[in-house]
Amino acid sequence: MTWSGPRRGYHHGNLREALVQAAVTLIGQHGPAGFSVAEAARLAGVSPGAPYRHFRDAEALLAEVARQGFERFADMLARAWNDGAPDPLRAFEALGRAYLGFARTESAYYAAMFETRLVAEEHPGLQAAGDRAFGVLRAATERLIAGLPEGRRPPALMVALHIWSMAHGIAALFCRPDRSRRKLPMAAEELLEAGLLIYLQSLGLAGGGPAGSR
Amino acid sequence: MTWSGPRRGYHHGNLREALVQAAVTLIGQHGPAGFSVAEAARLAGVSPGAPYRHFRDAEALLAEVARQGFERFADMLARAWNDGAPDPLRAFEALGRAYLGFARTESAYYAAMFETRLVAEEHPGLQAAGDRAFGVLRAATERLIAGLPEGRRPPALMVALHIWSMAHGIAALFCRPDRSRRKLPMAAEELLEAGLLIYLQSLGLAGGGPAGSR
DNA sequence: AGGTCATGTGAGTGCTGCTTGCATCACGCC
DNA sequence: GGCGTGATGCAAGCAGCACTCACATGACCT
Repeated sequence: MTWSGPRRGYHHGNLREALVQAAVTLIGQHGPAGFSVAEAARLAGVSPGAPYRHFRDAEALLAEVARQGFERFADMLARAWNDGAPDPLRAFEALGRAYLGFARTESAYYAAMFETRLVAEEHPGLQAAGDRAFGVLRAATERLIAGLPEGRRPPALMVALHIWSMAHGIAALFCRPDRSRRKLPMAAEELLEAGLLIYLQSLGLAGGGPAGSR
Repeated sequence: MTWSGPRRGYHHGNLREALVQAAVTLIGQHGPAGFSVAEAARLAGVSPGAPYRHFRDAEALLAEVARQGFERFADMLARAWNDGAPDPLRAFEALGRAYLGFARTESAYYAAMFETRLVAEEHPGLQAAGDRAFGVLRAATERLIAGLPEGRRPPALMVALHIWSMAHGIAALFCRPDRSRRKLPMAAEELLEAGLLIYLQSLGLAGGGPAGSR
């Protein structure tokens, strides 16, 4: 557990980050409500009071987990989007898959980001990190609809919100651990891709225009 | 079991239901993680140990709240759908508004239903109640797409899942208390309605022009 | 070497919730 | 009506956590 472990001695060396990792582990195991500062300290091999040198309270630690989650999330989405290569539509689908993949594989971060009641305003950096993540999706959306004729181009923000909502809904309903309330006839990724295609087709983007128009 | 009086001396009379109501109140105030059996008992005016005569543990109480929530949810959705009157599309939009409305006004139930880590299989009745709620949406979807020509009719289950996901996503992201992470340029209800129209238009259901024209 | 400061310790406080053995009540049976 | 029995609620004890504070430690700087 000692990362760049120069300090086996009294000082931990990088306790702040170790606590964040401990919190991630605990959240992954017991959900966002099942972690405590004391247990995170225990997991980091440090006394129960030590965390308070780095975080004002439990919520601050949780907020840091969420913040780092948004950063990773933004990175992952940006990597998937890959600046629109090989073509915007394909890249956009990759973005969608990445969204669900994050909810699955980075389950603990996702929980801290979306399944807690953190007030973004109270934790500087959290809001910004969230904005950055959404910004990736929004920029991709803008690029995607850029080719549409002016008159038939819906507001990019609205489209981005629609897509985010659908992705988030699918993630929340079908990609969470033990939250698999319903047996799906298809993989969540396919469900999202199909939904995206139907939606985008209506805008004239996927598969040859709206169904009604031909 | 005497269901008449609220308090008949020593025995509470209907403690089980009183505890559920207390839990709803607490969840509404402090979120799904911020309730405890002890505090529910306090609110119901009994000692901390009493609830355990009626619920095996805190999770069982939470599950009962969720189950009742799904029942209410199903009722509310069915009322909004109103058997497809005055016409399926309009009724379907009412359904969508009802979904968001429930997330808003019955916030505590919604939290118990969707913002906890309950495993449906472990709580008999919960799964069934959830199925009933989804059944309303699914039946409405079937009715909605019934008019489409056979060859261009997508699987009703998939369509229902898409719509549920979008509604749930919008509810989770923009209708939850203090979860208003992002300032919306429009009401959540309008966002959902626009999304529905775009999606359904692609199936050949919602007439009119392309998305931006609303 | 000596001073200084960030960092972790360990004891401690107050609170909250869960558990359990016991008291009390409701009700059927004679 | 009296009584036994099971259901229901009580209260005290116990455990765990958030958070504080005075102090110890050792890293780093001069």
